Amino acid sequence: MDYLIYSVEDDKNIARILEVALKREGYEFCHFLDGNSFLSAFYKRTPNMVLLDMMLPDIQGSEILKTIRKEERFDDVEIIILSANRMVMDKVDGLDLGADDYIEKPFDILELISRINAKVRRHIKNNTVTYKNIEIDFDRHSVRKDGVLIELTGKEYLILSMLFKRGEKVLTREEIYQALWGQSAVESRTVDMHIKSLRRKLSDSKGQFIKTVYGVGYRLEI
Amino acid sequence: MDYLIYSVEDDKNIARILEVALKREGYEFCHFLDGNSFLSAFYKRTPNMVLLDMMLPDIQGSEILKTIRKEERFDDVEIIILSANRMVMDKVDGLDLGADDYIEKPFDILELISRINAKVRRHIKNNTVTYKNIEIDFDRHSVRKDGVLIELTGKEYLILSMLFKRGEKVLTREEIYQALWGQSAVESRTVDMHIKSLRRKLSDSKGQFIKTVYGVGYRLEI
DNA sequence: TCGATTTTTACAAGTTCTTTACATTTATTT
DNA sequence: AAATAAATGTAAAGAACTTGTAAAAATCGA
Repeated sequence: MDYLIYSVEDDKNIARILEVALKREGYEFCHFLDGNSFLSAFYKRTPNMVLLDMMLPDIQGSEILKTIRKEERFDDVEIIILSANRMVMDKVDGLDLGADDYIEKPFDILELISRINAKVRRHIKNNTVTYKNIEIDFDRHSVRKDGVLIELTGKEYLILSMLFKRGEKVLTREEIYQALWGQSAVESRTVDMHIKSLRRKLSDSKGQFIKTVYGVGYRLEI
Repeated sequence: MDYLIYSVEDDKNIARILEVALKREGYEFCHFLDGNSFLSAFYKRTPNMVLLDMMLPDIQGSEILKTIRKEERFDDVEIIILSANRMVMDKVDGLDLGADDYIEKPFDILELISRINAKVRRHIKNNTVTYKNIEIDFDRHSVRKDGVLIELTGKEYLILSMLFKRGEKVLTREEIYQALWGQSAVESRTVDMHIKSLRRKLSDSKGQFIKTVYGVGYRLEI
């Protein structure tokens, strides 16, 4: 299914219940006992969903929420707050801070699963293409390398998506110019610039993924 | 589109879902409720892709897989295993036996479609011509000898593609000059140079593949 | 307006193409 | 068959062209 869920939760029993239930549903799941180990993993490999306890030993859950939501590239990560604290304040605050849902402890595991499934169904609109370890999602306009979100600018995304749609076949400079500016501009080095940025962001400095076809254009190498 | 997909699946509901979704995508689709009726159809009209359930009423899915993969002429048929059985064994075995992908039930139909689309994009025969053990791919601007990629420069590629289009018939120097520079340049040794490079890159130093027709031009030797 | 993005500039680096000069092969003439 | 002429093969050099790159300038969008 290829859907990764992290939980941050200092109660090992709850973590265990989540693990069993979510893995049975076919999700990839990892739990973390504190905020710091979670954040470190989060930056290494960004999950699709986070189940976030607000009461953690080291960092406030709301701080984690703020940290994630500060960066636009993480907009697609669903964050669900799990909290024992019944104060309405918390709920409102959490949603204000950018959480996508709020579930009160103690929760019914079946209900939790069904709410998660519902979200995933809505969330997976899988209009994606993957080459090597790089995935482009045409719906979200997002790109991941090894599961980690890569932030691209508009033009970079457009060129990369053209390349992905074309695959191994050559995409000529002329076609890129036509698509981006509706005309040819043979003298300009703009496309090269964007290709360079793409290669840098995708750690492809030698052009092993985005191949140059001398005198013609570019193509992907599988 | 001209892409034929078979499924072997004893669950009529799943078969129905597949049928609706795949036909909407423009694929030609047939489903079979058991292994024997599938195999019989398979030999009558071989499909491009097979969606194979491992748990069938009559034959084991793995047997079907082995049967198909035994024959080299079916190498191009993509086989995707659909299985409810989560045992890793199954997955590893299936891929070992020559399946191209493995999708677990219950699967998300949208995800399945997107994975099929991705495979089809990559699989659909390219715009290629083959002589002897050399294949030219007009879309990629690439050439393979015994399946190994040969890097050609622009002019080399142009001349070789002219030769491939002409086949055994002679391609005159005059024609090459006309095509490459729009004029004749009888004094120049440039074409000879490119022919030499081509022969070197194609390991054809004696000109057994690209024959010289003295006083006229060049032609391919089948 | 400010910050981010895009484009231009100017040069560097890299690749391909052409020429040159001579060698070799093939055809023609004697 | 030998000599000659014509066509093609070949290696090397550098000319011509294409692409890479960093930084500055212009433009765009919130």
